[in-house]
Amino acid sequence: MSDMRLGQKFFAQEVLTAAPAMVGKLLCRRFTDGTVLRLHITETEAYNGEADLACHASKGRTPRTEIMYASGGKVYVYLIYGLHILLNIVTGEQEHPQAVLIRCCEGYEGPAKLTKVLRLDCGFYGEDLVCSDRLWLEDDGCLPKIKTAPRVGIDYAPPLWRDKPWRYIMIKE
DNA sequence: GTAAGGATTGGC
DNA sequence: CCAATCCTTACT
Repeated sequence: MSDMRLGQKFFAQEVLTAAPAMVGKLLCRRFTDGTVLRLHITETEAYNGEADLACHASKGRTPRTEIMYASGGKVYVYLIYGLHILLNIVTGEQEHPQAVLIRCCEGYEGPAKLTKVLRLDCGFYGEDLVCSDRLWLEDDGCLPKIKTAPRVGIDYAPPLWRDKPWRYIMIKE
């Protein structure tokens, strides 16, 4: 059913709405051999604009953060610690830099483990989830209970931003 | 040009 | 606890 696929309207939501809404959705990846992997997203984090000092966009518009200024639905991937690729999904309207970090999926705890399994690399920077044939989101009707927590790995940010409850975790039943 | 540091992970 | 490993950003 193609109408399970999430479209522009979903990604155009503000990040504080989109990040919890992505928990429970299916992250879908079609590999070059044609096989498709579908994983329920179990944990996300919101990075919210230039004012958010934990968000990469707080450094302003740079070659790396440029994609966050695009309209929602684009992929923001980057190399961290020279070792790991992390997957983010841009949300909101154009010129409103924000993104959702996909931290965990069912069976894959950890943002770098996830991108390894999905075989995502820097070539996915800017990928459009609305029309891509190798990466997209689907809604299978799953409506999980969610709890919030502070974001991980941002000790460099001042408390005002470090302590924001912008991490969204699926509650296991 | 140079330097510092990171939205992590796995091993000791 | 700490190393791995390299790109991005800031500053000279």
